[in-house]
Amino acid sequence: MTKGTEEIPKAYDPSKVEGPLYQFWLDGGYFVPRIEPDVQPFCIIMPPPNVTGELHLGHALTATTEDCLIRWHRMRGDPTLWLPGVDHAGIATQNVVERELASEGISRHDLGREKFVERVWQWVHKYRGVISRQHMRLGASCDWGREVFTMDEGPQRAVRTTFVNLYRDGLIYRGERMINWCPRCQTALSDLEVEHREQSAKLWYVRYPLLDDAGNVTDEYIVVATTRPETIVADVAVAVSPRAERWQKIVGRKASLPVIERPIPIIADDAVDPEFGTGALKITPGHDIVDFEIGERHGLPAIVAVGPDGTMNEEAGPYRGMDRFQCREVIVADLERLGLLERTEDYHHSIGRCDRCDTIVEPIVSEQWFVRMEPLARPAIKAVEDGRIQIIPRRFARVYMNWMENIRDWCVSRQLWWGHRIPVWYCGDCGEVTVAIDDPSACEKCGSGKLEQDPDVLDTWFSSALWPHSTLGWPEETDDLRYFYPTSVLETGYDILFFWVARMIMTGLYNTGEAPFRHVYLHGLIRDREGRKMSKSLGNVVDPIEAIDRYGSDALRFTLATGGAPGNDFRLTDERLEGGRNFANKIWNAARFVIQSIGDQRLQPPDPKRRAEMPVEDQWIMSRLQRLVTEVDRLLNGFQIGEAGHRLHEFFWSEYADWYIEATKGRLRAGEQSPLPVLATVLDTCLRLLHPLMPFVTEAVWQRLREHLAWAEADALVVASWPKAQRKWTDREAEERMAVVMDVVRAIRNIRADRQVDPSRYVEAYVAADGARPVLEAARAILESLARVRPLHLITDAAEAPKSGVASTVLAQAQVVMPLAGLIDVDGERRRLSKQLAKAEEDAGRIEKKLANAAFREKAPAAVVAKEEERLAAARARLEGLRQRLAQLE
RNA sequence: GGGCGAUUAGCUCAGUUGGUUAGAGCGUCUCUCUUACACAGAGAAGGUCGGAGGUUCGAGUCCUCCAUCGCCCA
Repeated sequence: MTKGTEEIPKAYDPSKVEGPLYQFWLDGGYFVPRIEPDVQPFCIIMPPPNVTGELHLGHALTATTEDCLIRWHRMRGDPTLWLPGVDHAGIATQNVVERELASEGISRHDLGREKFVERVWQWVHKYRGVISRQHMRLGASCDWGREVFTMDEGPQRAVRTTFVNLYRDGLIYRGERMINWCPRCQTALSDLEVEHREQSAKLWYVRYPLLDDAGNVTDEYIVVATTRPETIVADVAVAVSPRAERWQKIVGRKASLPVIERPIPIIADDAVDPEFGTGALKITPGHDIVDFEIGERHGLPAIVAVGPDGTMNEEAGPYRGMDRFQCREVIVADLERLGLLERTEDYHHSIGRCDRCDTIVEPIVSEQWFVRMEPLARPAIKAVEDGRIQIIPRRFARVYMNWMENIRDWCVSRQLWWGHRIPVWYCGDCGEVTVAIDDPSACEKCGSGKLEQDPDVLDTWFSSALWPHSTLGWPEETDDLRYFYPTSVLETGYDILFFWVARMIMTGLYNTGEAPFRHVYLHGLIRDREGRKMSKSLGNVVDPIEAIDRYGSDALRFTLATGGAPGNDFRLTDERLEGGRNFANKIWNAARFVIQSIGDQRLQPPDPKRRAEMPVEDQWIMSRLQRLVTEVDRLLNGFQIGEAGHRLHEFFWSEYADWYIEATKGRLRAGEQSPLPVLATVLDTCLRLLHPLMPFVTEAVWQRLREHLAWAEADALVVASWPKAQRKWTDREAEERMAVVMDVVRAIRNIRADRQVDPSRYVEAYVAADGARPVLEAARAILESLARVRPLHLITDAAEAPKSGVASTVLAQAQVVMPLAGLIDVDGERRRLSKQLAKAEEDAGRIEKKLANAAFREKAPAAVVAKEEERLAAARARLEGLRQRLAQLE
């Protein structure tokens, strides 16, 4: 054993390799792009994870996919920038810090706004590095020097600039609208932040007594069905469908609001579904979007009876101060006591909950800031329609269009303290509203200094929407912005297509006039073994860092990248991670063998001009390698990263390791040096191709390999050049010849296993072939070593082989006959040959039928027909041989 | 209510312009510690591609309908 081998451990240990290698890359400055004005750069802006969070598997998939694209382009020689970032995550971060305060027994109100925000900043500084460190464990090759936080000065300015521009263009307005209110977070939410869930509930049928002309209660009543009796206190009317005959005569009269005893009108409106409940609807414009619209049509007031914390306010009269759900129970009891509850039904309906804290959202009318979306959506639709932006997988383009075409105004104000403060000031003297990028010192109109800034902050996604250009310096005309914008690819999970991707396209176009990226690549969600979404409450979350500790970063990356198809969800299990780890170990060990075999030589690449002199296995693997390079390129160009990974796995393991390396062992043992350039070239090329997916193990191995390669052009694999397919090595005939050799080896191995021949024992074999005989003759050495046969008799006619006490297999191009002394088993032999015969007959029959079809010959492409004819010939040759053998057995 | 996806080997999933005998990983069975690797090697078993029609010389792949499950939007 050479000295070299002793230095290479027998098993790949990622924990020893990954940390130092990442530092090596950082020290080399390999992740920092050089700006070459005449060269088209490749750029990805990373989706910014939440500053107080930890990386989950979704982030790990994002990082893996993006790093793969980034490393690939870097190796191709493109100026490549992967820009990392962190999000301030308004509600989530505020919640975390408030929870910490609560454990100290104080609330944010005890601290006051300024002190509280300071406290959040402390928290941010403490945890901001966690995410970056975790990304480094994943091998993420981003340019850390350009990292941006959404609350940095640059993005702050971008947010204000955008707000002011939108305001001046009339695309941002303040108004009283129906919004979603979370009583726990005590802020308004956008429609997207509300999660609707089916839930079983009750439908209460309540009698509203009718009043006579003098305003006195009569015996008559109208019955209204409601799921929310607590909102009765805020009712302003009863509406019936104009199509419901039975109610027409009471339209225009008044009813007495139960419990509250306020007179309310009975109106007719088309929005009322005559089929629902009794066909009559209580109208509560303050707490229901449909009712709000009906109320507007009829000039009715909107009463809000639920306060910001979910308790009933003074509008609720006797119920004031009660929690909204407690109020529901009490009011139902009261209605029952008053004889106004007609009946109760079980009912299923969908209820909105805050996607941050799961609290049931209260729809209330409130004054908030809104972005007018329709004018922004139009160019965004066009950008996808005309292909300036391509969404992958394509089906999501329709989802995008559907949402864009039915877009609604975006409520952007949040009643939080942590976030981008709305750049609007109100004058204490004249009431003028000043909207400005820089803090104003005096009122624009009256010059008063009594200015009060709007207390609200913006939705976190408002700053995220500017991310591709704000991170590059916008609104400043920076070098980065000029060079890297528009970016190349935006990669993220399909679950934030509307939240983030769609809005980035809209604001990108609005602010810069250009679509922010050319491709949108959406990946699926990672689920647990049972297919459930991973969540903290289920306790089924796999921590990527823990997975790296157990299996290695490359194992996790390979598993994530090859686990499923683009845009599809997939299930992660330990078994799959083991598969990734095993592959890394396979690469390590194959390399270990090659490096050991090279010794201290420095190799020149194999010369394609001397291809004809090379053994068939060398020609074969070099040809297969070119095919692999072409395929991987094609797949990566089509964002088929997982499929590229599968091909690489398949080639490396099943062709290079299982066949080629095994085939070279005989020559190497005999002291021949000729396989070394090929072994090294294939290994080198595979390491390059695999590097984007598995950066650590490939770099670790390459660092040991490069000193032996005369052609190694770089200090590190991370910046080594991406392989190009070399046509000169493509050799279809060599591939076919090797296929025959492999078939013969498999046939012999099959017989050996079938007859339980000791695997280490050499046995005698006859291989009869006519046309393929020279091929087999040339491959005699590898036939002997791979199949463990000796002596090997290569003959032309199977009749020359022994006839009794043999086991045999008939291939299209060769027959294998093995004398197995002491293992005579005529019945067994008849069985195996009959089985082969049945199969060959089936094959031949099917192809004959196909070729007998005139329509097939006429309409199928000539190449397809020729191929079928070839196959038929092969099947017939096999049939012929099998019949002869069977006849001899009789 | 509208839209999308899934349904392929025991399990998890690939299968992108329709064209060999439908593949992989894991698992199962048999054998082997043969000096790169037992995180391995060799061999084997295992599928009427959810169902029914249709288009086509040819369908896992395209069209229609149906079933089951899941997701998104309203």
